[in-house]
Amino acid sequence: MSRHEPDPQETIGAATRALADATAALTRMIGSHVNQVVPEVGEALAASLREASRGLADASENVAKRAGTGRAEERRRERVDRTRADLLDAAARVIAAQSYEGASVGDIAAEAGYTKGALYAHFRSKSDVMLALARERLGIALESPELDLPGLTDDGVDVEVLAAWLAAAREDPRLLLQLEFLTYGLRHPDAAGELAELHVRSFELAAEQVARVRLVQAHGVAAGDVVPTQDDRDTALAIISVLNVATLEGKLTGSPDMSPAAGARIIARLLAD
Amino acid sequence: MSRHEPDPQETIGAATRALADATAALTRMIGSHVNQVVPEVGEALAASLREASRGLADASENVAKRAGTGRAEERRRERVDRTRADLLDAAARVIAAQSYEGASVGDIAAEAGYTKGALYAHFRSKSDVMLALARERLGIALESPELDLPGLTDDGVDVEVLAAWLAAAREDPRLLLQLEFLTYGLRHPDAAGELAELHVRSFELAAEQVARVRLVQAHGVAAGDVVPTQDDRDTALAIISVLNVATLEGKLTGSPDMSPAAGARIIARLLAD
DNA sequence: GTCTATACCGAGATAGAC
DNA sequence: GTCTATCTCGGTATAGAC
Repeated sequence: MSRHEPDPQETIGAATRALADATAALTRMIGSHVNQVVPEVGEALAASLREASRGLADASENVAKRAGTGRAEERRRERVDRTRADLLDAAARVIAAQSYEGASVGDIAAEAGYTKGALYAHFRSKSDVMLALARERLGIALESPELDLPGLTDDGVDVEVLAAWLAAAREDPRLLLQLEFLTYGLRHPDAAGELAELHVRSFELAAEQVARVRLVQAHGVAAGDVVPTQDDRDTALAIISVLNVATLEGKLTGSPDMSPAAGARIIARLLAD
Repeated sequence: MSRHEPDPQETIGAATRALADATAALTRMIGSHVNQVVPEVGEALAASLREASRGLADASENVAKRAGTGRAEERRRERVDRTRADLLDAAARVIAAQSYEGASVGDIAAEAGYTKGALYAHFRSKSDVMLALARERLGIALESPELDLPGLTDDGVDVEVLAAWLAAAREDPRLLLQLEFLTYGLRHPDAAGELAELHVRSFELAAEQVARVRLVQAHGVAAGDVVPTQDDRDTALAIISVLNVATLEGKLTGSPDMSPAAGARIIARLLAD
């Protein structure tokens, strides 16, 4: 083995992941198209691909064991978590595209390259998937907050940059997902409590973000910890609203009055005063 | 007959409507509760009530005919339209409560006091109901626009009054319905065009409303026709966003940061500058 | 126009082989 | 853990009596 060869363990791991992704993509295609023509061929293909994928995954694990890193347990955990993460990712896409009630657990599982049985091994029910998804997404927002707006310079807001960012955000399925979390909470009292808490914490972070930006704009000081004023909180609430509704209204209508540029102007105005 | 007796035709008409409403309400209750205990009793009760309601309606028509108003045709039309209107009203409630995909046509028909068969005599499909509903609601908004905010005085905005109004609006199912129209349009390309147009026209009116308010505040002149500036349009978009999201976020979380008072402050700020 | 009955399908969820 | 097969229920939509 030459010294320039990469770690075989890592190589196989990467190949495993690549094949798993390809399998998922193909399963998705099969689910939506091929089966309508020749179901048995599609199924056989998907099955053999899945088998290959699992085989490679096992090989990867064995290599990991032989390598004696002693962290086989961690690897196994990683693989389990990866399936779960894949399912949640798929759920995010499918639910954003079809709404919670419109999405079926079969759709979600297939989008991830698995079957319903696999999904039910990880989640108790469909609503359990939704809650896990909300925890993950609104939890992520806590570390890298959704209100991470670009184009905020020392002397105001660069409306051009902000507008470009909004134009991209418009295509992001996460926007529809946010709305879905909101309406789901309003319609399912049993989940309302937890979702409310997640929304509140997410909002708090947005408010702090606003407070920070305003401090910089007003006094040129960059503070780490800040206590948002009532005005900052109001502003954050308005920005979140604009982000969610104005953006989507613009996408639906295509009207210049609701374009990303319009959204950027509003946000700039809100942050200015 | 004493001269103080009301028009018998009108009396019977009113009674008919009252009974129809009572029938619908009872059918609703039966659908949700009674059937779980003694299904056959509930069904029989609903059936006989429906019969009575129709019978009274026919009587009303006969009286109308005998009265020789010559507008029997109109009366009939009115009755047909009333069923349709009842179905749409029910659809609004059910879809707001359960989302479009979550609402079943059976639920909608029962909420109106009818059966699925009746609904399908008026609408071709579930999506047809949704589109008709959107036309009606977003069309109504054109005459008495949704952005009919109270508390707008000559020298600013009465935040107290506005907050009280927002607190009431929070419980209004129409808010969730508005969001449903938006997401439905985004998710169903075939309906997107029409929904987009309705949203645009609704927005135009909101913008004019904003322009009018601002003219009064700035110059004390009340103009009938106005041409909204870009700033007015931006403001309208922001207010609509806040109305839809901030209000519902407040309802979900119960946080004082997203209270009706907070929403009122934001709207006041948007209209002020 | 309205109701009852039913065709037909796809949903969520479970059981058991591997 | 994952898949296949299956259960059960409820969905949309239609047919036909009244």
